[in-house]
Amino acid sequence: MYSGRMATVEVHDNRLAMRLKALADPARLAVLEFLLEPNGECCSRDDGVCGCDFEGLLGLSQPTVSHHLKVLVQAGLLGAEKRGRWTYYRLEPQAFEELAGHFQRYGKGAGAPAR
Amino acid sequence: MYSGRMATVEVHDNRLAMRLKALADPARLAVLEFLLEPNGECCSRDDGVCGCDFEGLLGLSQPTVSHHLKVLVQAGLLGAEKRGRWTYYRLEPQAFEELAGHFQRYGKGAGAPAR
DNA sequence: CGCACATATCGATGTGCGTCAATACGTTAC
DNA sequence: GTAACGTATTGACGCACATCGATATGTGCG
Repeated sequence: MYSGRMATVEVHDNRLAMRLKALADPARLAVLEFLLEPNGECCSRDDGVCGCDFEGLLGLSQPTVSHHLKVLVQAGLLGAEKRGRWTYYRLEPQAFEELAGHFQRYGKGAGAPAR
Repeated sequence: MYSGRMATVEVHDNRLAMRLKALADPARLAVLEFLLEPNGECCSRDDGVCGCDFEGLLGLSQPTVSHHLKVLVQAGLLGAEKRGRWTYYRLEPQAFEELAGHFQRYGKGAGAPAR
């Protein structure tokens, strides 16, 4: 949880910052978007998308794709399941609900002292 | 800009990536958090927080604080109003509602491609 | 005017990160 | 076993950016 109150910045809120950093990249955003409506062409299944499908989507090298997926998984935004020689990725809905809830705090009327 | 090749990654969400990049920094997150419950000590008013109050909060130099605020404003996350020799900052609730809505798309049952 | 103050800009510097080629690892097929 | 394939790791490179000190701009006050 983000605890708010702390003097100087420092490692205020590792979790949130880590997730936002993971999200702040066009390639990784494209991965998420694709996972919403996956049309697998390689070896994806109905309960996950295999890594190789992202290469074509992103137009990036295989190591780079692997790197991006790792970042998303470590941020808790994606789940990864290794099956045979493939790894299947899926969204972690809970993480995104947390994010949405967090941002809504800034959106409500409380947002600006203005008004 | 990235010099790297990103062929298939459409940049239709330039705006989103920019906002997320702006958010992916502990100092800037602290600014937002402070704006939710501002306890101004310098020259803040009830409808905005003056820049000088952030310096003490963040423990960063004045130029750095100014830089962070600029990034947040350019991302559309903060509004800035210059009054006299101060600049007053406030949250832009709409931007955050948009963000929350966007991430909720990933949170709904759609999270995993069915089952 | 001249001073004090809030803020913005500039130039420099160190760190972080996205990217790739090369390579290593693990699994399935022959 | 060996080959082919999907994936992960390593090392290197270059750009992006957070940060600072110095300086500039602008505003209010005496």
